[in-house]
Amino acid sequence: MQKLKNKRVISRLSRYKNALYRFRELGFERIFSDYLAEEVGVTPSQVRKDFSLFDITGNKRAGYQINILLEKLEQLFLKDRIQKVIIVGAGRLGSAFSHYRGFSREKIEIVAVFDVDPTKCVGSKGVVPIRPLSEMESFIKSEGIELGILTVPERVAEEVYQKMISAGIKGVLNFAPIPLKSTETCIVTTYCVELELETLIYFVNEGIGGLDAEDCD
Amino acid sequence: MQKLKNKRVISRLSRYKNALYRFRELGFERIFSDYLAEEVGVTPSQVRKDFSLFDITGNKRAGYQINILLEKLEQLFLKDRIQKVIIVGAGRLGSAFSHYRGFSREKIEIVAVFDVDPTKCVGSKGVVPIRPLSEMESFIKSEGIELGILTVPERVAEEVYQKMISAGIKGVLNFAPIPLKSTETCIVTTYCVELELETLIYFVNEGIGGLDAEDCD
DNA sequence: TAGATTGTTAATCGATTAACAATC
DNA sequence: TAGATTGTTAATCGATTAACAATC
Repeated sequence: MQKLKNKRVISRLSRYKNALYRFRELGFERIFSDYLAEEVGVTPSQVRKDFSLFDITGNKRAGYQINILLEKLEQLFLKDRIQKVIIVGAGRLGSAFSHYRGFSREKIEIVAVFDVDPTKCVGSKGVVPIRPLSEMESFIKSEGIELGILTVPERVAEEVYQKMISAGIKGVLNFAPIPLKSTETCIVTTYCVELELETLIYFVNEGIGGLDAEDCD
Repeated sequence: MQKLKNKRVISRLSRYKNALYRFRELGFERIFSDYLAEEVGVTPSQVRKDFSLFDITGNKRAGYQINILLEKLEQLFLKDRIQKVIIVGAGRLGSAFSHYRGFSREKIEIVAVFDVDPTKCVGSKGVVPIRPLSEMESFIKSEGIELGILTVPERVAEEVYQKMISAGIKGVLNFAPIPLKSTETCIVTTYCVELELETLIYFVNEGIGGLDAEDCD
Protein backbone atom coordinates (compact mmCIF):
# COMPACT_ATOMS: atom_id res chain seq x y z
CA MET A 1 0.00 0.00 0.00
CA GLN A 2 1.71 3.15 -1.18
CA LYS A 3 1.34 6.48 -3.00
CA LEU A 4 -1.91 8.17 -3.93
CA LYS A 5 -3.32 6.07 -6.74
CA ASN A 6 -6.08 7.37 -8.87
CA LYS A 7 -9.83 7.19 -8.55
CA ARG A 8 -10.25 4.62 -11.28
CA VAL A 9 -8.12 2.06 -9.48
CA ILE A 10 -9.81 2.71 -6.18
CA SER A 11 -13.30 2.33 -7.52
CA ARG A 12 -12.29 -0.89 -9.26
CA LEU A 13 -11.05 -2.19 -5.93
CA SER A 14 -14.40 -1.34 -4.42
CA ARG A 15 -16.11 -3.23 -7.20
CA TYR A 16 -13.85 -6.24 -6.74
CA LYS A 17 -14.84 -6.17 -3.11
CA ASN A 18 -18.53 -6.18 -3.91
CA ALA A 19 -18.11 -8.96 -6.45
CA LEU A 20 -16.18 -10.98 -3.86
CA TYR A 21 -19.02 -10.62 -1.38
CA ARG A 22 -21.30 -12.09 -3.98
CA PHE A 23 -18.91 -14.95 -4.74
CA ARG A 24 -18.54 -15.73 -1.06
CA GLU A 25 -22.32 -15.65 -0.71
CA LEU A 26 -22.43 -18.31 -3.41
CA GLY A 27 -20.10 -20.52 -1.39
CA PHE A 28 -16.79 -19.87 -3.13
CA GLU A 29 -13.65 -19.84 -1.02
CA ARG A 30 -11.04 -19.17 -3.68
CA ILE A 31 -11.09 -17.32 -6.95
CA PHE A 32 -8.87 -16.81 -9.99
CA SER A 33 -8.16 -13.44 -11.52
CA ASP A 34 -10.02 -14.32 -14.70
CA TYR A 35 -13.25 -15.14 -12.90
CA LEU A 36 -13.16 -11.94 -10.92
CA ALA A 37 -12.25 -9.99 -14.04
CA GLU A 38 -15.18 -11.46 -15.91
CA GLU A 39 -17.57 -10.54 -13.12
CA VAL A 40 -16.38 -6.96 -12.86
CA GLY A 41 -15.89 -6.48 -16.58
CA VAL A 42 -12.15 -5.91 -16.75
CA THR A 43 -9.16 -7.97 -17.92
CA PRO A 44 -7.42 -10.54 -15.70
CA SER A 45 -4.22 -8.53 -16.08
CA GLN A 46 -6.00 -5.52 -14.73
CA VAL A 47 -7.14 -7.41 -11.65
CA ARG A 48 -3.69 -8.75 -10.88
CA LYS A 49 -2.09 -5.40 -11.56
CA ASP A 50 -4.53 -3.57 -9.30
CA PHE A 51 -3.92 -6.03 -6.50
CA SER A 52 -0.17 -5.88 -6.86
CA LEU A 53 -0.30 -2.08 -6.58
CA PHE A 54 -1.62 -2.60 -3.08
CA ASP A 55 0.58 -5.56 -2.24
CA ILE A 56 -2.34 -7.91 -2.30
CA THR A 57 -1.04 -11.32 -3.28
CA GLY A 58 -2.50 -14.66 -4.13
CA ASN A 59 -1.20 -18.15 -4.66
CA LYS A 60 0.51 -19.04 -7.92
CA ARG A 61 -1.41 -22.21 -8.26
CA ALA A 62 -4.58 -21.76 -6.29
CA GLY A 63 -5.57 -18.21 -7.08
CA TYR A 64 -6.78 -15.90 -4.34
CA GLN A 65 -8.43 -16.81 -1.09
CA ILE A 66 -11.60 -14.76 -0.94
CA ASN A 67 -11.55 -14.18 2.79
CA ILE A 68 -8.00 -12.91 2.78
CA LEU A 69 -8.70 -10.76 -0.24
CA LEU A 70 -11.72 -9.24 1.46
CA GLU A 71 -9.76 -8.64 4.62
CA LYS A 72 -7.19 -6.62 2.70
CA LEU A 73 -9.80 -4.71 0.74
CA GLU A 74 -11.86 -3.94 3.82
CA GLN A 75 -8.73 -2.68 5.48
CA LEU A 76 -8.13 -0.37 2.55
CA PHE A 77 -11.58 1.13 2.97
CA LEU A 78 -11.36 1.33 6.75
CA LYS A 79 -14.10 -1.18 7.35
CA ASP A 80 -12.82 -1.88 10.86
CA ARG A 81 -14.71 1.14 12.11
CA ILE A 82 -18.06 2.78 11.46
CA GLN A 83 -17.84 5.61 8.95
CA LYS A 84 -20.02 8.46 10.14
CA VAL A 85 -21.69 10.50 7.43
CA ILE A 86 -24.03 13.48 7.58
CA ILE A 87 -26.62 14.49 5.04
CA VAL A 88 -27.12 18.18 4.43
CA GLY A 89 -30.46 19.06 2.91
CA ALA A 90 -33.58 17.12 3.90
CA GLY A 91 -35.45 17.35 0.63
CA ARG A 92 -36.60 14.29 -1.26
CA LEU A 93 -33.14 13.23 -2.32
CA GLY A 94 -31.55 13.73 1.09
CA SER A 95 -34.46 11.94 2.63
CA ALA A 96 -34.06 9.05 0.20
CA PHE A 97 -30.42 8.64 1.19
CA SER A 98 -31.18 8.90 4.87
CA HIS A 99 -33.57 5.96 4.54
CA TYR A 100 -31.32 3.89 2.32
CA ARG A 101 -30.67 0.50 3.88
CA GLY A 102 -27.58 -0.39 1.89
CA PHE A 103 -25.17 1.70 3.95
CA SER A 104 -24.99 -0.47 7.05
CA ARG A 105 -23.44 -3.48 5.36
CA GLU A 106 -20.69 -1.16 4.21
CA LYS A 107 -20.13 0.11 7.74
CA ILE A 108 -21.46 3.50 6.75
CA GLU A 109 -23.82 5.23 9.14
CA ILE A 110 -25.88 8.34 8.54
CA VAL A 111 -25.62 10.05 11.90
CA ALA A 112 -27.55 13.23 11.21
CA VAL A 113 -29.56 15.11 8.63
CA PHE A 114 -29.49 18.90 8.54
CA ASP A 115 -31.92 21.34 7.01
CA VAL A 116 -32.74 25.04 7.34
CA ASP A 117 -36.22 23.88 8.25
CA PRO A 118 -35.83 21.09 10.80
CA THR A 119 -39.57 20.48 10.94
CA LYS A 120 -39.43 19.57 7.29
CA CYS A 121 -40.17 15.98 6.76
CA VAL A 122 -40.89 14.69 3.31
CA GLY A 123 -42.47 11.27 3.35
CA SER A 124 -42.61 9.27 6.54
CA LYS A 125 -40.59 10.23 9.55
CA GLY A 126 -36.92 9.53 9.26
CA VAL A 127 -35.10 7.22 11.59
CA VAL A 128 -32.36 9.78 11.63
CA PRO A 129 -33.41 13.05 13.25
CA ILE A 130 -33.46 16.20 11.16
CA ARG A 131 -31.56 18.99 12.86
CA PRO A 132 -31.42 22.71 12.16
CA LEU A 133 -28.70 23.71 9.73
CA SER A 134 -27.41 26.22 12.26
CA GLU A 135 -26.20 23.32 14.40
CA MET A 136 -24.28 21.67 11.59
CA GLU A 137 -20.90 23.22 12.18
CA SER A 138 -20.77 22.50 15.90
CA PHE A 139 -22.00 18.97 15.24
CA ILE A 140 -19.28 18.32 12.66
CA LYS A 141 -16.65 19.58 15.07
CA SER A 142 -17.85 17.86 18.20
CA GLU A 143 -18.50 14.54 16.49
CA GLY A 144 -15.45 14.70 14.29
CA ILE A 145 -17.44 14.14 11.12
CA GLU A 146 -15.34 13.83 7.97
CA LEU A 147 -17.90 12.97 5.31
CA GLY A 148 -21.05 14.62 4.07
CA ILE A 149 -23.65 14.17 1.38
CA LEU A 150 -24.82 17.50 0.04
CA THR A 151 -28.41 17.55 -1.21
CA VAL A 152 -29.38 21.20 -0.87
CA PRO A 153 -30.79 23.34 -3.70
CA GLU A 154 -28.35 24.79 -6.19
CA ARG A 155 -28.56 28.38 -4.98
CA VAL A 156 -27.29 27.64 -1.49
CA ALA A 157 -24.90 24.81 -2.38
CA GLU A 158 -21.72 26.87 -2.50
CA GLU A 159 -22.50 28.65 0.76
CA VAL A 160 -23.36 25.46 2.64
CA TYR A 161 -20.32 23.74 1.17
CA GLN A 162 -18.09 26.50 2.54
CA LYS A 163 -19.61 26.04 5.97
CA MET A 164 -18.95 22.33 5.83
CA ILE A 165 -15.34 22.93 4.87
CA SER A 166 -14.72 25.47 7.58
CA ALA A 167 -16.18 23.06 10.12
CA GLY A 168 -13.64 20.48 9.03
CA ILE A 169 -15.38 18.18 6.56
CA LYS A 170 -12.87 16.23 4.46
CA GLY A 171 -15.01 14.68 1.77
CA VAL A 172 -18.27 15.66 0.13
CA LEU A 173 -20.59 13.89 -2.24
CA ASN A 174 -22.31 16.75 -4.03
CA PHE A 175 -25.73 16.29 -5.60
CA ALA A 176 -26.44 19.95 -6.18
CA PRO A 177 -26.27 20.59 -9.91
CA ILE A 178 -23.33 22.93 -9.68
CA PRO A 179 -19.65 22.02 -9.70
CA LEU A 180 -17.94 22.55 -6.34
CA LYS A 181 -14.17 22.65 -6.31
CA SER A 182 -12.05 20.45 -4.10
CA THR A 183 -9.81 22.34 -1.69
CA GLU A 184 -6.60 21.58 0.13
CA THR A 185 -8.55 19.95 2.90
CA CYS A 186 -11.67 18.66 1.23
CA ILE A 187 -12.37 16.43 -1.76
CA VAL A 188 -15.65 16.80 -3.61
CA THR A 189 -17.26 14.41 -6.01
CA THR A 190 -20.17 15.90 -7.88
CA TYR A 191 -22.92 13.78 -9.31
CA CYS A 192 -25.23 15.25 -11.87
CA VAL A 193 -28.15 13.18 -13.19
CA GLU A 194 -28.77 15.48 -16.12
CA LEU A 195 -25.19 15.09 -17.21
CA GLU A 196 -25.42 11.31 -17.00
CA LEU A 197 -28.65 11.31 -18.95
CA GLU A 198 -27.11 13.58 -21.55
CA THR A 199 -24.19 11.29 -22.12
CA LEU A 200 -26.64 8.40 -22.48
CA ILE A 201 -28.62 10.49 -24.95
CA TYR A 202 -25.48 11.08 -26.97
CA PHE A 203 -24.40 7.45 -27.09
CA VAL A 204 -27.89 6.13 -27.72
CA ASN A 205 -28.26 8.55 -30.56
CA GLU A 206 -24.91 7.56 -32.02
CA GLY A 207 -26.20 4.03 -32.00
CA ILE A 208 -23.57 2.70 -29.70
CA GLY A 209 -24.76 -0.56 -28.27
CA GLY A 210 -22.75 -2.94 -26.20
CA LEU A 211 -19.91 -0.51 -25.68
CA ASP A 212 -19.95 0.36 -22.07
CA ALA A 213 -20.44 3.78 -20.70
CA GLU A 214 -19.46 2.03 -17.47
CA ASP A 215 -18.76 4.45 -14.77
CA CYS A 216 -16.42 5.51 -12.10
CA ASP A 217 -13.64 6.13 -14.47
CA MET B 1 -18.89 15.30 -35.68
CA GLN B 2 -17.66 11.76 -36.18
CA LYS B 3 -16.86 8.38 -34.62
CA LEU B 4 -17.84 7.16 -31.22
CA LYS B 5 -15.73 9.15 -28.78
CA ASN B 6 -15.46 8.15 -25.21
CA LYS B 7 -17.52 9.00 -22.18
CA ARG B 8 -14.93 11.32 -20.69
CA VAL B 9 -15.02 13.65 -23.68
CA ILE B 10 -18.78 13.61 -23.85
CA SER B 11 -19.25 14.46 -20.21
CA ARG B 12 -16.71 17.27 -20.50
CA LEU B 13 -18.75 18.66 -23.37
CA SER B 14 -21.81 18.54 -21.17
CA ARG B 15 -19.92 20.42 -18.49
CA TYR B 16 -18.71 23.03 -20.96
CA LYS B 17 -22.32 23.48 -21.95
CA ASN B 18 -23.42 24.06 -18.37
CA ALA B 19 -20.56 26.45 -17.73
CA LEU B 20 -21.49 28.36 -20.88
CA TYR B 21 -25.06 28.74 -19.65
CA ARG B 22 -23.67 30.31 -16.52
CA PHE B 23 -21.37 32.63 -18.48
CA ARG B 24 -24.23 33.70 -20.73
CA GLU B 25 -26.37 34.31 -17.66
CA LEU B 26 -23.64 36.65 -16.47
CA GLY B 27 -23.86 38.63 -19.69
CA PHE B 28 -20.87 37.24 -21.58
CA GLU B 29 -21.17 36.88 -25.33
CA ARG B 30 -17.74 35.52 -26.19
CA ILE B 31 -15.28 33.38 -24.32
CA PHE B 32 -11.69 32.19 -24.64
CA SER B 33 -10.62 28.63 -24.15
CA ASP B 34 -8.64 29.48 -21.04
CA TYR B 35 -11.60 31.02 -19.23
CA LEU B 36 -13.81 28.07 -20.02
CA ALA B 37 -11.03 25.68 -19.04
CA GLU B 38 -10.58 27.45 -15.72
CA GLU B 39 -14.29 27.24 -14.97
CA VAL B 40 -14.56 23.55 -15.77
CA GLY B 41 -11.22 22.62 -14.28
CA VAL B 42 -9.34 21.39 -17.34
CA THR B 43 -6.55 22.80 -19.52
CA PRO B 44 -7.17 25.23 -22.39
CA SER B 45 -5.64 22.66 -24.74
CA GLN B 46 -8.19 20.15 -23.60
CA VAL B 47 -11.04 22.51 -24.36
CA ARG B 48 -9.80 23.31 -27.85
CA LYS B 49 -9.03 19.69 -28.55
CA ASP B 50 -12.46 18.53 -27.41
CA PHE B 51 -14.14 21.14 -29.58
CA SER B 52 -12.05 20.31 -32.61
CA LEU B 53 -13.01 16.63 -32.27
CA PHE B 54 -16.55 17.72 -32.95
CA ASP B 55 -15.70 20.33 -35.55
CA ILE B 56 -16.65 23.13 -33.24
CA THR B 57 -14.60 26.14 -34.19
CA GLY B 58 -14.00 29.60 -32.84
CA ASN B 59 -12.32 32.72 -34.03
CA LYS B 60 -8.54 32.97 -33.93
CA ARG B 61 -8.63 36.37 -32.43
CA ALA B 62 -11.93 36.68 -30.67
CA GLY B 63 -12.36 33.30 -29.05
CA TYR B 64 -15.67 31.53 -29.18
CA GLN B 65 -19.13 33.02 -29.49
CA ILE B 66 -21.13 31.57 -26.65
CA ASN B 67 -24.41 31.37 -28.54
CA ILE B 68 -22.90 29.52 -31.45
CA LEU B 69 -21.02 27.22 -29.10
CA LEU B 70 -24.20 26.42 -27.21
CA GLU B 71 -26.06 25.82 -30.44
CA LYS B 72 -23.52 23.20 -31.47
CA LEU B 73 -23.42 21.58 -28.07
CA GLU B 74 -27.20 21.49 -27.77
CA GLN B 75 -27.33 19.88 -31.17
CA LEU B 76 -24.91 17.22 -29.97
CA PHE B 77 -27.20 16.38 -27.08
CA LEU B 78 -30.37 16.53 -29.17
CA LYS B 79 -31.79 19.52 -27.37
CA ASP B 80 -34.05 20.33 -30.31
CA ARG B 81 -36.55 17.83 -29.02
CA ILE B 82 -37.90 16.71 -25.64
CA GLN B 83 -36.12 13.65 -24.29
CA LYS B 84 -38.69 11.36 -22.74
CA VAL B 85 -37.51 9.35 -19.74
CA ILE B 86 -39.30 6.86 -17.52
CA ILE B 87 -38.54 6.05 -13.91
CA VAL B 88 -38.89 2.46 -12.82
CA GLY B 89 -39.36 2.03 -9.09
CA ALA B 90 -41.38 4.57 -7.11
CA GLY B 91 -39.53 4.34 -3.84
CA ARG B 92 -37.94 7.34 -2.19
CA LEU B 93 -35.17 7.69 -4.74
CA GLY B 94 -37.41 7.25 -7.76
CA SER B 95 -39.84 9.67 -6.22
CA ALA B 96 -37.08 12.20 -5.63
CA PHE B 97 -36.07 12.06 -9.29
CA SER B 98 -39.66 12.31 -10.47
CA HIS B 99 -40.03 15.56 -8.55
CA TYR B 100 -36.68 16.99 -9.57
CA ARG B 101 -37.13 20.35 -11.25
CA GLY B 102 -33.77 20.50 -12.97
CA PHE B 103 -34.73 18.25 -15.87
CA SER B 104 -36.92 20.66 -17.80
CA ARG B 105 -34.20 23.16 -18.57
CA GLU B 106 -32.28 20.31 -20.14
CA LYS B 107 -35.25 19.33 -22.26
CA ILE B 108 -35.63 16.12 -20.29
CA GLU B 109 -39.12 15.07 -19.29
CA ILE B 110 -40.14 12.31 -16.92
CA VAL B 111 -43.18 10.93 -18.68
CA ALA B 112 -44.07 8.07 -16.36
CA VAL B 113 -43.16 6.32 -13.15
CA PHE B 114 -43.70 2.57 -12.78
CA ASP B 115 -43.98 0.44 -9.69
CA VAL B 116 -45.27 -3.01 -8.78
CA ASP B 117 -47.55 -1.19 -6.38
CA PRO B 118 -49.08 1.73 -8.28
CA THR B 119 -50.92 2.98 -5.21
CA LYS B 120 -47.55 3.52 -3.59
CA CYS B 121 -46.87 7.10 -3.04
CA VAL B 122 -44.03 8.17 -0.86
CA GLY B 123 -44.23 11.79 0.14
CA SER B 124 -46.74 14.04 -1.53
CA LYS B 125 -48.47 13.05 -4.72
CA GLY B 126 -46.31 13.10 -7.75
CA VAL B 127 -47.03 15.30 -10.70
CA VAL B 128 -46.17 12.31 -12.81
CA PRO B 129 -48.64 9.44 -12.40
CA ILE B 130 -47.41 6.15 -10.98
CA ARG B 131 -48.41 3.27 -13.19
CA PRO B 132 -48.39 -0.47 -12.59
CA LEU B 133 -45.15 -2.15 -13.59
CA SER B 134 -47.13 -4.59 -15.72
CA GLU B 135 -47.88 -1.77 -18.11
CA MET B 136 -44.25 -0.74 -18.51
CA GLU B 137 -43.39 -2.79 -21.57
CA SER B 138 -46.38 -1.73 -23.61
CA PHE B 139 -45.81 1.88 -22.58
CA ILE B 140 -42.18 1.79 -23.67
CA LYS B 141 -43.18 0.34 -27.03
CA SER B 142 -46.16 2.55 -27.75
CA GLU B 143 -44.43 5.74 -26.63
CA GLY B 144 -41.08 4.86 -28.15
CA ILE B 145 -39.24 5.43 -24.89
CA GLU B 146 -35.48 5.05 -25.12
CA LEU B 147 -34.28 6.08 -21.68
CA GLY B 148 -35.03 4.88 -18.19
CA ILE B 149 -33.90 5.50 -14.64
CA LEU B 150 -33.89 2.31 -12.63
CA THR B 151 -34.58 2.75 -8.93
CA VAL B 152 -35.96 -0.63 -7.90
CA PRO B 153 -34.59 -2.76 -5.04
CA GLU B 154 -31.50 -4.85 -5.74
CA ARG B 155 -33.25 -8.21 -5.79
CA VAL B 156 -35.52 -7.35 -8.73
CA ALA B 157 -33.12 -5.08 -10.61
CA GLU B 158 -31.82 -7.68 -13.08
CA GLU B 159 -35.29 -8.94 -13.87
CA VAL B 160 -36.78 -5.49 -14.40
CA TYR B 161 -33.75 -4.48 -16.45
CA GLN B 162 -34.31 -7.43 -18.77
CA LYS B 163 -37.91 -6.38 -19.25
CA MET B 164 -36.83 -2.87 -20.11
CA ILE B 165 -34.37 -4.18 -22.66
CA SER B 166 -36.84 -6.49 -24.31
CA ALA B 167 -39.30 -3.64 -24.57
CA GLY B 168 -36.69 -1.66 -26.46
CA ILE B 169 -35.03 0.66 -23.95
CA LYS B 170 -31.69 1.93 -25.25
CA GLY B 171 -30.15 3.56 -22.20
CA VAL B 172 -30.48 2.99 -18.48
CA LEU B 173 -29.27 4.89 -15.46
CA ASN B 174 -29.04 2.21 -12.82
CA PHE B 175 -29.29 3.08 -9.14
CA ALA B 176 -29.77 -0.43 -7.87
CA PRO B 177 -26.58 -1.46 -6.06
CA ILE B 178 -25.75 -4.24 -8.47
CA PRO B 179 -23.80 -3.99 -11.70
CA LEU B 180 -25.93 -4.47 -14.81
CA LYS B 181 -24.16 -5.21 -18.06
CA SER B 182 -24.66 -3.18 -21.20
CA THR B 183 -25.95 -5.20 -24.14
CA GLU B 184 -25.83 -4.83 -27.91
CA THR B 185 -28.89 -2.63 -27.79
CA CYS B 186 -28.73 -0.98 -24.39
CA ILE B 187 -26.14 1.03 -22.51
CA VAL B 188 -26.19 1.07 -18.73
CA THR B 189 -24.50 3.44 -16.38
CA THR B 190 -24.56 2.28 -12.79
CA TYR B 191 -24.30 4.70 -9.92
CA CYS B 192 -23.49 3.41 -6.50
CA VAL B 193 -23.41 5.81 -3.54
CA GLU B 194 -21.61 3.36 -1.31
CA LEU B 195 -18.85 3.03 -3.87
CA GLU B 196 -18.51 6.78 -4.14
CA LEU B 197 -18.40 7.15 -0.38
CA GLU B 198 -15.81 4.39 -0.18
CA THR B 199 -13.51 6.09 -2.62
CA LEU B 200 -13.90 9.29 -0.63
CA ILE B 201 -13.09 7.35 2.53
CA TYR B 202 -9.95 6.03 0.90
CA PHE B 203 -8.69 9.40 -0.31
CA VAL B 204 -9.63 11.22 2.87
CA ASN B 205 -7.77 8.62 4.86
CA GLU B 206 -4.73 8.88 2.62
CA GLY B 207 -4.76 12.57 3.40
CA ILE B 208 -5.25 13.66 -0.17
CA GLY B 209 -6.51 17.20 -0.17
CA GLY B 210 -6.90 19.39 -3.18
CA LEU B 211 -6.38 16.59 -5.64
CA ASP B 212 -9.63 16.11 -7.33
CA ALA B 213 -11.64 12.99 -7.31
CA GLU B 214 -13.64 14.87 -9.92
CA ASP B 215 -16.08 12.68 -11.61
CA CYS B 216 -17.56 11.52 -14.82
CA ASP B 217 -14.31 10.31 -16.13
C1' DT C 1 6.82 -33.68 -11.96
C1' DA C 2 3.72 -31.23 -15.23
C1' DG C 3 0.43 -27.81 -15.55
C1' DA C 4 -1.68 -23.70 -14.35
C1' DT C 5 -1.75 -19.33 -12.36
C1' DT C 6 0.34 -15.48 -10.31
C1' DG C 7 3.32 -11.22 -10.16
C1' DT C 8 5.75 -8.14 -12.78
C1' DT C 9 8.08 -6.17 -16.53
C1' DA C 10 7.83 -4.56 -21.07
C1' DA C 11 4.88 -3.19 -24.98
C1' DT C 12 0.92 -1.01 -26.38
C1' DC C 13 -2.54 1.90 -26.44
C1' DG C 14 -5.02 6.09 -25.66
C1' DA C 15 -5.66 10.42 -23.64
C1' DT C 16 -3.72 14.80 -22.22
C1' DT C 17 -0.67 18.51 -22.83
C1' DA C 18 2.64 21.46 -25.08
C1' DA C 19 4.00 23.98 -28.78
C1' DC C 20 3.60 26.60 -32.68
C1' DA C 21 2.15 27.89 -37.34
C1' DA C 22 -1.88 29.94 -39.15
C1' DT C 23 -4.73 33.83 -38.93
C1' DC C 24 -8.13 37.09 -37.38
C1' DT D 1 0.56 45.87 -38.72
C1' DA D 2 1.38 43.67 -34.20
C1' DG D 3 -0.53 40.83 -30.88
C1' DA D 4 -3.26 37.24 -29.27
C1' DT D 5 -5.77 33.19 -29.77
C1' DT D 6 -7.18 29.30 -32.23
C1' DG D 7 -6.63 24.63 -34.47
C1' DT D 8 -3.73 20.91 -34.93
C1' DT D 9 0.29 18.23 -34.85
C1' DA D 10 3.79 16.23 -32.20
C1' DA D 11 5.48 15.00 -27.55
C1' DT D 12 4.41 13.40 -23.23
C1' DC D 13 2.29 11.13 -19.93
C1' DG D 14 -0.30 7.52 -17.81
C1' DA D 15 -3.08 3.59 -17.84
C1' DT D 16 -4.11 -0.90 -19.79
C1' DT D 17 -2.76 -5.13 -21.74
C1' DA D 18 0.27 -8.80 -23.14
C1' DA D 19 3.64 -11.86 -22.20
C1' DC D 20 6.34 -14.77 -19.64
C1' DA D 21 9.46 -16.23 -15.93
C1' DA D 22 8.72 -17.72 -11.36
C1' DT D 23 6.51 -21.02 -8.62
C1' DC D 24 2.95 -23.46 -6.15
